[in-house]
Amino acid sequence: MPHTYEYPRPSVTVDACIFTMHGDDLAVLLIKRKGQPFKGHWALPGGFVEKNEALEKAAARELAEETGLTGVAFEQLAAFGDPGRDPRGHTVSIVFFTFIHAEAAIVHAGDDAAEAAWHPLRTLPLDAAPRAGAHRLAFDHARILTLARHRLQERLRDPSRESSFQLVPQHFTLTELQRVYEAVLGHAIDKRNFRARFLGRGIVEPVAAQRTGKHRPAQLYRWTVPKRRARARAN
Amino acid sequence: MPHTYEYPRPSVTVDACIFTMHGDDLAVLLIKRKGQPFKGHWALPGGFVEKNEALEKAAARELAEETGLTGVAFEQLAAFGDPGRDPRGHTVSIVFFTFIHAEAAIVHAGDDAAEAAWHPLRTLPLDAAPRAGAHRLAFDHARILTLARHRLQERLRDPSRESSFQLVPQHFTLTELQRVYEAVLGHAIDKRNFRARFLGRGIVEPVAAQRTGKHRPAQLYRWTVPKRRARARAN
DNA sequence: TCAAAAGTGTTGGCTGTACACCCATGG
DNA sequence: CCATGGGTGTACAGCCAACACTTTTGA
Repeated sequence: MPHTYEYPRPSVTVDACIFTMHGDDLAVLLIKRKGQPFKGHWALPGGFVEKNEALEKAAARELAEETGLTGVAFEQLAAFGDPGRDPRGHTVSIVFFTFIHAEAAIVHAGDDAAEAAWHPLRTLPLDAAPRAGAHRLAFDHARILTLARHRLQERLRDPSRESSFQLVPQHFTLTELQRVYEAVLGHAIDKRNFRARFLGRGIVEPVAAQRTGKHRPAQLYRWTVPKRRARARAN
Repeated sequence: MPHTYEYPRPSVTVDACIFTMHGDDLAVLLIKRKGQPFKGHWALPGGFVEKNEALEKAAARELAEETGLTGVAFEQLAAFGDPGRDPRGHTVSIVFFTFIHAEAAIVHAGDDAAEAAWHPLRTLPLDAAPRAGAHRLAFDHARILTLARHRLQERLRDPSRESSFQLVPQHFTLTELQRVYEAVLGHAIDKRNFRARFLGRGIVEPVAAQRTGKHRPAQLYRWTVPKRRARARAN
């Protein structure tokens, strides 16, 4: 069933950049492409926007189809539309990103993907000029991923900004939260400073439960109810 | 010359949200629409992306065609793609924004516009529910404009971030710069604090010239050469 | 001489960062 | 008893915000 327009139109696609923790590493969800172009290369989950489909819904649909992940709240990263970024022709992609905690991060390959898997960022060829012969990421997804990581870092650095990220499960220990911050920001954080920040400003509050494990049990916390911090600004 | 595709495609458009100073007000560049839909309504300059045209180039082209403004460096705001935002059918718009100083802000209506003019934001109906009968902005441009203003505010609030905005001409007085900040942020700023910030951190430096006027002459400044401030972060 | 804009310092509070030791548990 | 991770306080530096008066010029 062909569709005809008076003027040429770029294709419109969406891609999803989903981060999670993978051990102590920041990882991203990629699929192995089943078809051309870039067959066999790893790529961000994504695909074509359907008729009268909202962009974020399209991203959620493609993510579910290709990886089985559902119920994800996105933020928009940016649109990428350089001619030449897709060998099939002019394609504009709107990229969404988010972070989900590991418990929610169970995936499986869908119909359009040969494989779906989490990749620690430090194992991916994200340089501007990846070494020849290496299986680089499909399309311009290395560049997109680099930008997404920067945006994620900015969002965690700014405590006044609300985010829809699921950094941790509903109940969590402060060490777990700190691991997320360290993985995203890429450097160690002082434990006392970290805890003082979140406790002192009432961002998290303890719940009546502890996490037991091999060692000393850890207090569990949750986000403070409004989870919304106003920031006064007069000058 | 019709163009046929196997699957339906949304239209792809770009819009440009250009801010400047208008007296002591923050103003935005709008065009009065010549054709349907929203004929006679004010809208952001913009239009359809052409074959194999980069998004930012398309925005610059449409801006030049409709208002005569050229040489503008954009930042990307976001993509808007809700079905129903354009009565002609599913349309995805990628919006770019920037700020230019008043000297660069000379405009004239181009072919596709009945009129092009700067509108102080406080004169525009930007509420979610504009009063009935009022000539509201075309499409979802009121919402876009609101988001663009917030982003512009965020950018000025964060001194560690580099921007491509032309807030002031090459040489400027600190009062002129302060007027821009006050207009964008929407509140008065203390003069001593403002000057201490820019001078104390070496963001601006005096040049050997003064601006004369009706009153006491003012020292002229320019941005410090690299205009780039690193921000150390260890913890 | 007056109106209007330019210019100038100090203080307190908050936030970020550096830094070292004891505690509870399971093995 | 020891290895492992949980948990705690203080001190300095930088930035933001509050605050009032003098200077220079043209009219």
